[in-house]
Amino acid sequence: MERSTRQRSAIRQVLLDADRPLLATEVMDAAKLTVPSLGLATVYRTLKALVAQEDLQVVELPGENPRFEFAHSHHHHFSCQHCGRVYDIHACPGNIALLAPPEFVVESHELTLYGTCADCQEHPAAGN
Amino acid sequence: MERSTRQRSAIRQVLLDADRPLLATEVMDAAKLTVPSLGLATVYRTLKALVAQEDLQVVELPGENPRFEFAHSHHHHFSCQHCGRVYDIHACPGNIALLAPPEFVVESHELTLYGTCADCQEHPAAGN
DNA sequence: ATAAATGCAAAGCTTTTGCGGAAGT
DNA sequence: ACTTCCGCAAAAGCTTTGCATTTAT
Repeated sequence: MERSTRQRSAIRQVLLDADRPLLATEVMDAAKLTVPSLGLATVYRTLKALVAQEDLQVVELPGENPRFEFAHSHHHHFSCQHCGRVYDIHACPGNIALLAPPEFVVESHELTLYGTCADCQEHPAAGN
Repeated sequence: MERSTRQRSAIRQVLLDADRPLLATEVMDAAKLTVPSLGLATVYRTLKALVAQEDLQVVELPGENPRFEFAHSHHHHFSCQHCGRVYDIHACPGNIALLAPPEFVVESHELTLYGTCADCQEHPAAGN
């Protein structure tokens, strides 16, 4: 990640504009609007590099492909079972470490909520 | 899943004997001790069927292949960053639904702790 | 005897890698 | 100019699927 290229700027910008974690293909599609020639390999290479330097965070949900978002203050995720979107939850139960047996050292944790988002609550037929 | 076969019994038994979620390949290796001719496709087909009928639960951790365990009372997981083992945690913070915005309906949740297990605490050089 | 289940090998998908050409510094 | 980076296409790794054979009922 030594040089600044149109591809990298586009990929960064897509992720900065999003308020939720994106799939590699979502990043690809959005960034292609800016750089039509963009290849999927470049997207993956860039995402990997951004994760390596801890700019990006990976969000993995069961049965789904990994999503990516810019690392920001500690937060969790809400996955809507109707529209498939994943939202950030800016809250944390805290005291999580107490759940593990006393001999276990807890360094971090991850929490995912599943349910129906506000949108799908209002428009039951939409999304998906 | 209409018939009882040696392969299915072996696979079931392996998962019943384990006290932690297992990778498909771990199931394969262990079940092969009982049914040497066992093929990986059969393992996947059986796991899929057991998950479909909700006997098994899938445990997915970021960057790792899915693990499988018999569904039992609500619990969470602890992933040891040293030895890679995944443990069951029989505790839950509760009140999780309050973390989501009020318009969101929370139906379930999943929590994973990361850190060092008791074993790796004692034998820092082991595992991995 | 009949149909489901197995094992093998081929196909599918997402992600990674190799390489010649393009482009940033 | 010198390297890094890109895009393409091939490869890799896990999971699924097709098909002929085996096997439970």
